[in-house]
Amino acid sequence: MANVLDTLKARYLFEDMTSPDLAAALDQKLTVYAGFDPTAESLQAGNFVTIMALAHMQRQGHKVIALVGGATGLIGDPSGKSKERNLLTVETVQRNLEGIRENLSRFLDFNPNGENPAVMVNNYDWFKDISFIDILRDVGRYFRMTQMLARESVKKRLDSEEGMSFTEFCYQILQGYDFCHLYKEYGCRLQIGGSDQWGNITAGTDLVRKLCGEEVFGMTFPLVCDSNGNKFGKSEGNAIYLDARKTSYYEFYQFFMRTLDADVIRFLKIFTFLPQERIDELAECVACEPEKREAQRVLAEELTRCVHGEGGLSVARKATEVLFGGSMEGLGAGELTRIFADVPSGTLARDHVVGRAAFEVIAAAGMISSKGEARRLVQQGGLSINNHKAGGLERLITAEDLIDGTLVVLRSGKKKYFLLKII
RNA sequence: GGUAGGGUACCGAAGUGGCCAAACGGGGCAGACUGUAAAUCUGCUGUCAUCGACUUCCUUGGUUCGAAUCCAAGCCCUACCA
Repeated sequence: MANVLDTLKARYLFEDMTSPDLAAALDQKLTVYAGFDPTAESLQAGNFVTIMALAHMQRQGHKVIALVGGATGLIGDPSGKSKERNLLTVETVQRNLEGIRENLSRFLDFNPNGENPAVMVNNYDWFKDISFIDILRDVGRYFRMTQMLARESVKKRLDSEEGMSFTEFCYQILQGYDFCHLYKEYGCRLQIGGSDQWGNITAGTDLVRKLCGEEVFGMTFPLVCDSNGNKFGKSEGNAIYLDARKTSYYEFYQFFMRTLDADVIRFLKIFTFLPQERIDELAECVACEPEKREAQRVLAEELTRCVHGEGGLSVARKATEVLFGGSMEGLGAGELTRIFADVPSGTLARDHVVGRAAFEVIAAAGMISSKGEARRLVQQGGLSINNHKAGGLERLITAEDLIDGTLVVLRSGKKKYFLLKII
C-alpha cells in the first residue's frame, strides 16, 4: 500500500515528525490517535484538519483512535491560549462527547462490523480512578522540570501578564500519560496533532520510552490559516460548527463559499478527498475566471455533503441561489420559508411590526442585539427589506412589506440574511 | 509570608478630583469600489432616546457640591525576595 505519509505531505497535512523512522513504520499497519477537546457539544471547522488526517490514515488501512479529552478538558490545555481557561464540568464533558462522536462518524468509520473500525475513547475513563499519589509516583518522576518549563506554551504564559496556574502546568503530564495508556491498551504507536501540540506530543513519546521502553512516534500537521493570517474556522467571530443546530446548512455552505481565491486550492487539498487532477482543473478555473467561484463552490459542496448529506446540501444550495442569484419577486411565503428555513430567523406579532420603525423591528426581532446598533445599521444604509434598500431611520415597515402577510426577508450588509416571521 | 507594581469598554492601552461614556490602536459593523473577492477609502462602535437622560472604569464602604481619579477594607494578577 502507498505510504500515507506521502499522501499527507501532498495534502498539506504534514509538518514534522519525531523520528524519520516513522516513514518505515507506516509501511505496516499502525495504530494512531489524535485528541479532541470536548469544549463544545459539536466539533468545529477548526477540527477538520485533524479529522482529515485521521481519515486518510484510516483509508490507508491504519487503525484509528479518536481520543476525547474528558479528563484533560477538565484541566485546560494552555497551548496557544493567553488566558487560563474556564474549567468544564464532568456533565458538560459527557454531553459534549456524544455530539463529537456523531460529528466524527461522518468522516471515520466506527462500524464495529466494518473491516477496520475506528474507536473512540475518553481519557476520563482511565484518569478518574488514578490518585494524585499514583500520578506523582509513577508518572511525575519521569517528567523533568527543566523540560517542562522550557516548553513553548509554558514559557509564553509565564512571560505574560496572566501567568499560569499549576493546574494548567500539569496538563502536559496528563496528555503524556494518555499516550502511555493507549500504547499499553491498544498498542498505539503514533500520535498526530496540530503543530501547536508538538510539545504535548513529545511529552507522550518521551514518557512511553521511559515508562515502557518502547519507541513510539509523533507527527504534526500545520495549523491552517487563511492568507490574511486568520485562524481557519471562524466567521464573524463565531466558530463554524458541524452540528446543524449550531451552524445551519446555509451558513456552513456559505463559510466555504467565501474562501479567498488565494486559499481555495490549498483548502481543497486539505479538506476534501478530490483527486489531484480534479484539483488542478479547479486551480485553472481560479486563475482564468475567479469571479465564477467554481473552486469555492466545489469546496462548499464537498464539505456540506460530507457533513450534512445531500439533503443539507440541497437546502444550502437553494438558499444561496435565491439570495445571491436573482430576485425574490414572485416567490410566495411558502416557498420562501422553505428556502430560508435555514437562515436565522425571529418571530414577532403583527402589531409589533406593521407601522413600526424598521430599526425598532429588527432589534425587537433579535436580528440586531441593541437598538443603538440597529439605528446605526439603518442610518448607514445597511439594511435591506425584501432585497430592497431600506431608506433612513424614518422607514416604517408597512403591510406591503409583508410577503403574503406573514414574512419579511431582512438583510444587513450584503450577505447577512434574517427571516422575520409574523404571527 | 515579605516588598514593589497592577486590575479601565470586545482586546491592548491612555487618563491620577469637575471640560470623562472615557484619548489612541486593534478588532467588529456598515457604506463606496468589486467577483458573495483581496487591497483601498469613508462613517459608526456603553444603553435608551428628539434635545437629552441613564448605567459604567475589580468589589464593598468612605471623603467630597462633585471620584475611573483621593481614603479604607477585601478579592484577583505580576515581579523580586523568603
